[in-house]
Amino acid sequence: MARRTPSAQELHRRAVATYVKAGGEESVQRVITAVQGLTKKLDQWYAHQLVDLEVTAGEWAVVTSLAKAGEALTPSQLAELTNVAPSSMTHRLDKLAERGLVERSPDAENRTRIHVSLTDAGWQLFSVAIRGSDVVESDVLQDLSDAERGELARLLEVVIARLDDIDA
Amino acid sequence: MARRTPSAQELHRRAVATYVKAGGEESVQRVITAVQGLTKKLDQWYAHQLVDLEVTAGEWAVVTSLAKAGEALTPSQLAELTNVAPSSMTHRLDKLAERGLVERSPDAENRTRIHVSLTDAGWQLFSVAIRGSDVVESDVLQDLSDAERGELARLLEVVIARLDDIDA
DNA sequence: TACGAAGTATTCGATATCGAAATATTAGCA
DNA sequence: TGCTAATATTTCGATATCGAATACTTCGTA
Repeated sequence: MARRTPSAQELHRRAVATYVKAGGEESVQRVITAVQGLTKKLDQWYAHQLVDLEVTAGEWAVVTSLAKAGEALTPSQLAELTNVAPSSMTHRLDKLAERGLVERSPDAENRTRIHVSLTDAGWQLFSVAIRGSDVVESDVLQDLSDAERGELARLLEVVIARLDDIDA
Repeated sequence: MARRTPSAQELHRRAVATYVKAGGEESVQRVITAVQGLTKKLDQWYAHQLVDLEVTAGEWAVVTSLAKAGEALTPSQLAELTNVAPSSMTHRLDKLAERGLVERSPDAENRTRIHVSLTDAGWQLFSVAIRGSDVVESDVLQDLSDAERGELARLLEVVIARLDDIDA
C-alpha cells in the first residue's frame, strides 16, 4: 500500500505552483492545468467502461470521431483527430472493419482517398457507450448550478474558437 | 489535398449536437466536449515541441509528473498518473535513467518500493520545455479578460475538487 | 512467531504504434 | 501534353505498450 495518493485538488494546487515557479502566468496555468487534470480523469473512467465493451481507447476514439463528424472521414483525418500516426490507423481500421464496426469505401472523385464510416453496429456501440459515460460526466458537474455550467461552457467555447487561428 | 478539415469550433458544435442527440444533457456536453477538444489541441502542440527536445510524449508525462508532485514518486504512482500500465513504466524509466533525466533509489522503509526523482538534468529539461509551452498556452487564452480567466479557473477548480469523490 | 493475503516492481510473449520507404493517384505548371 | 511535386494509403522493421506471470517484501492475524 502506497503512501496515500494525493487528491486531484492537491495535485492541481501543486502543479499550478510548479508552473508558476517555472515562470508561467498563474491565471493561465490554473486554467490549463485544470483542463488537463479533468481530461485525464475522464480518460481513466472511459477506459474502465470500455473494457466491458471490448474496445480499446484508440478504437473508441475512432468510433466517436466518426460519430461526431457526422460524415465519412479519411484514414488521414482520423489519424489527425485521434493523435496517432497515419500508418497506425491502417491497422486500427482493419480490426474495426473485421468486427463490423466501420466500413471502408472508395472515394468516387479521388482514388487515393478512402471513406471510412460507421456501420449500424458501430452506431449501436456508440449509443451504448454514450449512455454510460453521460452518467459520469453529469456527476462531474454536479456542484455547478445551471448558470455556472452555462458560463463555463461559454468561456471554454471562446477559447475553442481561437484554436485554429493559433496553429495556422 | 483533403477536403478542408473543419475548424475546431465547427467540430465542437457537431460533437455537442451528436451527444445531445444520443441523449446527453446539453450543458454537460458543451463543457466536456470543449475540455476534451482543448486538451487534444494542446497535446498536438506539445508533441510538436517535444520533437526538438528528443523526448516522447510519454517520457514528458513522467518528467512533468515528477516536477509537479514536488517529491519522489514510485513507478506505480507514475503509471497511474500517466495512464499507462505499470509494466510499461519499467521500460520508460530505464530509458529516462539511461539519459540521466531521472534516477531510481531504494525506499528506506519498504524494500518493495522504489523512489524515482528528477536529476538536475531532468529539472533543466522541464524548465526549457515549460518556457516553450507557456507561450502557446497564453495565446490560447488571449481572448479572455483577466476577470474571465479567473472565473474560468474558479469554475474548473470546483469541478476538480469533486473528482475524487466520484471514483471513490 | 508463522503463514496466508496483499502490495510492488519486473520479466516475458503478444500486440500496437511509430517513422521511413513504397505504391499509387492527383495537382500544378512549363 | 509531359513532368515534377504533392497527397493518401499501406507496408515494413524497430520500438513501446499491454496483460499475465514471476519474484520478493510487507501486512494482518491467528
